Amino acid sequence: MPVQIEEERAVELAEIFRLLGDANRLRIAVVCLDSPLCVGDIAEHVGLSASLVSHHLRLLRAARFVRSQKRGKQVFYGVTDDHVRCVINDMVAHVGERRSDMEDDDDGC
Amino acid sequence: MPVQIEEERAVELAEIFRLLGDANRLRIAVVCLDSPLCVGDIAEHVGLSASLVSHHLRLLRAARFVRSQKRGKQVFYGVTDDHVRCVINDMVAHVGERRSDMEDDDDGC
DNA sequence: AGTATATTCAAACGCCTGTTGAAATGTTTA
DNA sequence: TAAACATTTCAACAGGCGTTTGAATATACT
Repeated sequence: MPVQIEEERAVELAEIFRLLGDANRLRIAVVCLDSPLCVGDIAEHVGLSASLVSHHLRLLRAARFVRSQKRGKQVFYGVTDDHVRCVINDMVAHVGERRSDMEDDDDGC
Repeated sequence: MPVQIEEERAVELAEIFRLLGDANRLRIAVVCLDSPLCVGDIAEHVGLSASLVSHHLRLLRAARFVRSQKRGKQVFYGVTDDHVRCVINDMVAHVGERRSDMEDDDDGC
């Protein structure tokens, strides 16, 4: 009997994966990985308008990928928990795995 | 200086995340997590047509999320590497983290 | 041949999502 | 108070995409 997840939870999970399915949003998340940055700096790093970055950050924050801290005029965004780090790192590792096993064996079912 | 990833790699990563951003496709991936299943069984478990499941499986296979093994009439699909497992597990853990830290501190920027 | 399983193909269907730019909010400084 | 800076919100545009379906095809068993 294979691992099952409820339809409801699948939808919830998928929504979060989809959130990282946009290149700009992913880059925004990545630049916040180690130390929090303010919106302006993030915008500069990823080459997008502050407005757009703010918009994406709201989505990321809603999914608790990032957390905001107000400091005077600026708002700093940083990655919340280590699971997010792991997810991104594991996915990087997955993509990095090339040409190590490109042929399918025919047994072992 | 924050962690940067090249635009190109960001696009590549985002595409893969987006792949798991569909509830049906995610459930298909999940049921293949521990032991390989044939298309018919997968279709039955997730409640979709074999045609649709096959279509999704092709996408998952293209991203090397799953690997196929032919066995007579049937084709078995199983999750390829452990990174995929980790990604999903970490994401589950992330979503599962509720009400443990809901308040934002104001220092540490 | 006939049955079962999986894949492909074309088409349809619906609906979203990222992006922009201007205006508004809030905060600091002069 | 007024001006300057940083961020957020809002409305609207643009452009396409992505899943799903069903029939047809292919491959392998009996």
